[in-house]
Amino acid sequence: MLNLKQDHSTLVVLSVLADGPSYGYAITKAIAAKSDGHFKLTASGMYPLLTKLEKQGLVTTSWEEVKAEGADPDASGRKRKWYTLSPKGRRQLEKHIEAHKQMQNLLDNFLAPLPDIQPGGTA
Amino acid sequence: MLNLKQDHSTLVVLSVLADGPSYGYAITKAIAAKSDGHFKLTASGMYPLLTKLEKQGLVTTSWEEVKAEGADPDASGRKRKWYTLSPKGRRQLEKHIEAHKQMQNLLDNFLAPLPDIQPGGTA
DNA sequence: TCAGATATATCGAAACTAGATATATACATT
DNA sequence: AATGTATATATCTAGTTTCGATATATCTGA
Repeated sequence: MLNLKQDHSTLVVLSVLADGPSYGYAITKAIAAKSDGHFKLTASGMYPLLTKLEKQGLVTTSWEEVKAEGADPDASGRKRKWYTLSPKGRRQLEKHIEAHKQMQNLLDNFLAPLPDIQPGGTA
Repeated sequence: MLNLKQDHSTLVVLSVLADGPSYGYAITKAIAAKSDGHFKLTASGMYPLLTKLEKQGLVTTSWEEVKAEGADPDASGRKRKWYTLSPKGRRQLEKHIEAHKQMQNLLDNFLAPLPDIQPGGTA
């Protein structure tokens, strides 16, 4: 299980939202599913990040009430906060992807196969 | 110019040391050179990291005096602290590389091309 | 009724970041 | 001889990030 750092978290959350609006808990589940259970972004990482994305204008938000079946229509149920990727957010995602690819390319310069240690030498 | 975070710094520094022993200042220059000037790992990031690697037993160290040409052999000149990758450090580097590759593979699940926004629809 | 899942959100101690600062030697130019 | 730049190691510190723990509340199924 790999905990995601901020850069990766941002990339992954924006990517999930590019598939359509979602909400915190569902995004957490989507990330786990899409990463075969390897990525972990818990509530304490998710909600501050979503708040930050909202402040940056990368997502827009709206609250929706989750009605229980057969519940009193006037009763207040559990609430969901939906997040929708904004046009600015989509552009930002594309920038993040580009930056990520550049980082990968540069890191490749350092990941050349290690020369084997040959206890017997090359003779 | 991209500032390297700890994970990437560790990977890159161990990678440079896999090419042979080096010292802080030279590692800084090697990283800049190998990354076409894109990666920046400054002194305030480098030395605490090297100290940490030493404490973890991933590198061994030794001091060497840098003699000025024609200098008094008894005079104390500038000193260099050399870092050598230990067998444990080499194994750790290989683990880091594997982890990095796994991370890349998992992130690829989130980097599928974005569906284009088609103002005119698909018709 | 009770446990586990759903759902959002903050707290706080620890770790990390990165510019600034400190110290000192070496070298090139004027 | 003085000045500036490069070499070389290292810490300080204010700000940011991390992440397990905590808080609150609803929903679902046994």
